Amino acid sequence: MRFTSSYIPTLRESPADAEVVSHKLLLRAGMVRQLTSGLYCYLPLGLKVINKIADIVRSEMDNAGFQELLLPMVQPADLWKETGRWEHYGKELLRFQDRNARDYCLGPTHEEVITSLVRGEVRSYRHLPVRLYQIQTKFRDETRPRFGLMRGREFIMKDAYSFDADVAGAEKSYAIMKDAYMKIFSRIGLKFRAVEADNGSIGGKFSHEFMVLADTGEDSIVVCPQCDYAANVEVAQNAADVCPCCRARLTRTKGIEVGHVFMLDKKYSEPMRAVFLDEAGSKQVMAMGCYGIGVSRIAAAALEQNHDENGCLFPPPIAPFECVLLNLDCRNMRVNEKIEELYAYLLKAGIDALLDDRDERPGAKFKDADLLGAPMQLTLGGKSLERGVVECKNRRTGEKSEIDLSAFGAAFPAWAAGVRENWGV
RNA sequence: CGGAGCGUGGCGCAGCUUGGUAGCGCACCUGCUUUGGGAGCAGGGGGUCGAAGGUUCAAAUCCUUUCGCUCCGACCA
Repeated sequence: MRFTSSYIPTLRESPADAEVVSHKLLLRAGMVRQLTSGLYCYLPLGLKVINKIADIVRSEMDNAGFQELLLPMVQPADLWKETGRWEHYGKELLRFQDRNARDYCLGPTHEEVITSLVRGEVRSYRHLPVRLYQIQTKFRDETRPRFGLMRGREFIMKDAYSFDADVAGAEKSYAIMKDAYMKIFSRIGLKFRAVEADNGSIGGKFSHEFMVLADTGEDSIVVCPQCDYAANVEVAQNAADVCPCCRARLTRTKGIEVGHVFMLDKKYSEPMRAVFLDEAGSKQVMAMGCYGIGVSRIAAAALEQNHDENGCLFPPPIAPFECVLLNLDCRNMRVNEKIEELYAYLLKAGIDALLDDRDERPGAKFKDADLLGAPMQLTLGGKSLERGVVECKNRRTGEKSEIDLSAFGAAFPAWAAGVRENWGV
C-alpha cells in the first residue's frame, strides 16, 4: 500500500479517554476509533490486523478438521428458554423484541443455535463427530466496558463447537482443539500459557484458558517453572504455593485471556435433546465441547505485551505491514525511482509493505513508522542513495544496518529472516 | 449498580475559585524559505464552552436537572 492513497489517520497525542497502552496505541496508529462506550470502528489498518489474526485462526481450525460456517447473531428467546439461560444469563444478554413482540437476543455465544442446528441434522453415530466453527461479531452488554478493545461490548470472536458420541470422543475433540490453540498463539508470535480455569456461566466439566502474558493483564495466574502446569488463581487457591504435578514452587504472573476451551459434556445437548442412535440402535445424547478465541482482543493483548515509548511492536504475522519503506526525499526523482524498485521487489517477494510516499519531513515519517509498529523499516533518501545503500532498522531491537542496493535482492531475505527470528516466528 | 473524575474548534489543554459574550499548542488552508528524528516566518479559516432549565443588566464561569465518557469497586464464556 501507498501511504498517500491510504486512510491512516495517525494521532500525535492520545485521546484523553484512553487509559491503557493498547487503547492509546490503536487510536494513535489510526487503527480504531471509538463510537461509544464499548463499541469500536475498525479502520483499514486495524482491520488488516484483525484479518491477519483471523486468517491464522482459520487455517489452524481447518487443519484441526473443523469446518467454518456462519450463524445468525440475532437469536430467538425460545432456544435460550430451552437451556434455561434466558432466565439465568443476566443482563449481559441484550434482549429485544421484533415488530410482532417476539423476544430475541443478540448472540453473546452460540451454544443454543449450533445445538439446534446439529440436532436437526444428525441422526446416527455414523455422522459424529461434528466439528464446526465461525468467526463473527458477538455482543455482550458488559456492566463496565473498559480498556478499549480489551473489554468491549461488541467484539470479534472465533467460536467452535464439537459434537461427539460419547465423553471419550468429546475429550478427543477437546484435545485436538487445545493443540490447535497452542499452534495458533505460537504462530501469532505471542508469549502465552494455557491454564486450568473456572467454567463460569458457560458451564461444563472442565476448561482451559489461554493467557497472553502481560503485566497489565486482568487475570492472575500461577505457573510452574518446571512443568506445564499453570492455573488461573480462581481455581488454584488451595495449591497457591506448590505445583500439584511436580511440587515445584509456583510463580504468580498476570495474563490476558484470549482463548478458552470448555468440555461441556451434556450441559446443552441434554436439555435441548441433541440425540442420535448408537450402534445398538439406542438413543444417546451427544457430548459437546465449545472453544472460543477473542480475535479482536488478541490485537489489544499483542500490544499490551509488545510496545515501547515510540509505539507499537507488532509480531510480524499480525502486523498491519511487515515492512515500511520510507522515502525521505520525495522530490528527488532518482530516489523515487529506486524506492519504487524496492517496493516492487518487496511486493513480488510477498512482503506486505507500506510505502511512505508522503511529501513530509523525515522526522514525521520516522515517528509514524515507529508508531505503526511494522517489524521492518527500510529507509532511502538522497544521502543513502549516493552511498548506494538502503538503511534497515529492526523496529523491535532498534538495530540498524545497511544493505547495498546493488545486492538488495540477495541480502534482504537474510535480514528479514533475522527480524522474524527475533520474534520466534 | 456504589464511589471518584471529566465534558471548552479535529486532537491535547488553559480560563471557572473572585460572572463582563473565548484563549494556547498541535493539526488544517495560502505564500515564501526549508527537508535525515514530528521545520521557520507571515497571513488565514474554524468553537459560543455536552444538553435543558434557572439566578443575573450580563453565565464557559453560580444553582438545578439531564446526557455522555473515563477510572476504582461489584460483575465478567
